[in-house]
This record gives sequence, structure tokens and C-alpha cells, in this order.
Amino acid sequence: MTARARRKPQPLATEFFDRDPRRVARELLGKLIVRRVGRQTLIARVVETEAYLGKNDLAAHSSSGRTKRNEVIFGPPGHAYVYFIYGSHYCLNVSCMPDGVAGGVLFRAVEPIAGIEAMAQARALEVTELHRLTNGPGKLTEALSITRADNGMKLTDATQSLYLAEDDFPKPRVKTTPRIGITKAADLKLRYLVVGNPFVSRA
DNA sequence: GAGGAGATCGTCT
DNA sequence: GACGATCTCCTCT
Repeated sequence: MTARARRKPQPLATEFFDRDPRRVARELLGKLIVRRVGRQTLIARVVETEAYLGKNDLAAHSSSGRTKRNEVIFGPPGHAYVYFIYGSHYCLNVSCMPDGVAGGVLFRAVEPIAGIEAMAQARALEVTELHRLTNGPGKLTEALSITRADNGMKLTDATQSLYLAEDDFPKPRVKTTPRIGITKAADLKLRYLVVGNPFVSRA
């Protein structure tokens, strides 16, 4: 399936990200990730996020201070923080809070909307295995061909090959749970997901 | 279906 | 030199 004849998704404003990551993580649900790969446009709807706070959050990469690796989440809001983990996976975050203050939101799962064949190809899966395509942070970056090369990219600019956009999607029902895959500060309920959506990583 | 462990390598101490 | 915001496969029930 190719992209439908829909009007070009409008990018979110930088101010959208210039706020507390908890609010951004919740309000990002239902928004779109737009990715251009060559001549193709891949579109996916955000259905699961996690907030990582700059201060008082031992699970966040920023908790031990600014390093070369994590400097994007200390920088201006609305930029991509992509890191490599466990020897084989990339994870995509967007920086939040004003320049100089750490904070970010991790994209944990998305729902494929357009360019599904290309996503399946990138994941080496059959198109029929839709539910396995993007239901995890490492999976969605693979499906959208996101790597360290995208680190630091501005996500509020529709001329970029990766950006975040508004959608007409009705306001979803949101559930809050503890974050997944972490050992520190694991009790904080900073994971947000769309209730009933089959593409979340874990219900 | 649930649970456990290995893979694998960039980054920081 | 140790560890990690994960994924997949394998085993057990």
C-alpha cells in the first residue's frame, strides 16, 4: 500500500516539546511520525510512549550528567535523541524542556499507517505480521530505518526526512503504567499507552 | 502462553 | 571491563 492522497501532515510546533516530558508523552499519543526513505513516505501513529525526566529520574540517561552520547536531551526541545543499545537496537526519543534542561520522551510503539510494505521489508517480516512490525522501541526504529545518523535531527520541520506531525485522530483513551525494561526508578508510572490499541508493546 | 537467557557492541567508569 | 530505556529463540507448563 502506498501513502493515501491525504493532505501533508502538519509538523508539531517546537513549543509543543518545550514542556514537562510527562505532558508531552501523554499528548504525543495519536500524533504521527513521518519518515521519508528515498522517494517513499512512511507514516506511523504513536500509540505508546515513556517519559524520562531530567532531574530525580535515575532511569534516565541524563541522570549521571551530560555526556557526548546524551547531549541532545540537554539541548533545545523537539530534537531526535537516538541511541544504540544491547549491541543491536536503536531507540528513538524526542528532547523536551527548554535548552539546557534535560528531559525526553521515548517512543515505545507505533501503528503503521502508510508505507507498510517498506516497513515490513526493513524488518524482514511478512506484511501479514503487522502486529509484530512496530510494537517495541527497537522494532519501530528498524521499521522506519532510524539510526544514529538521525541523532540530533530537528523533528518539527516538514522538510526533514523525519518529523512529528499533527493528525485528526480523535483524542485517545490513555492508560498510565510503570516503565518497562529498566531497573532504577521502576515504580514511577511514566509509561503512556492508547487503551485497546493492538500495536502497544505490552497491555 | 509465560519465562528465561543469550546475542552483541557503543559508551562510560 | 561492565552494563544496558531490547529482541528473539528456546524450553517448560
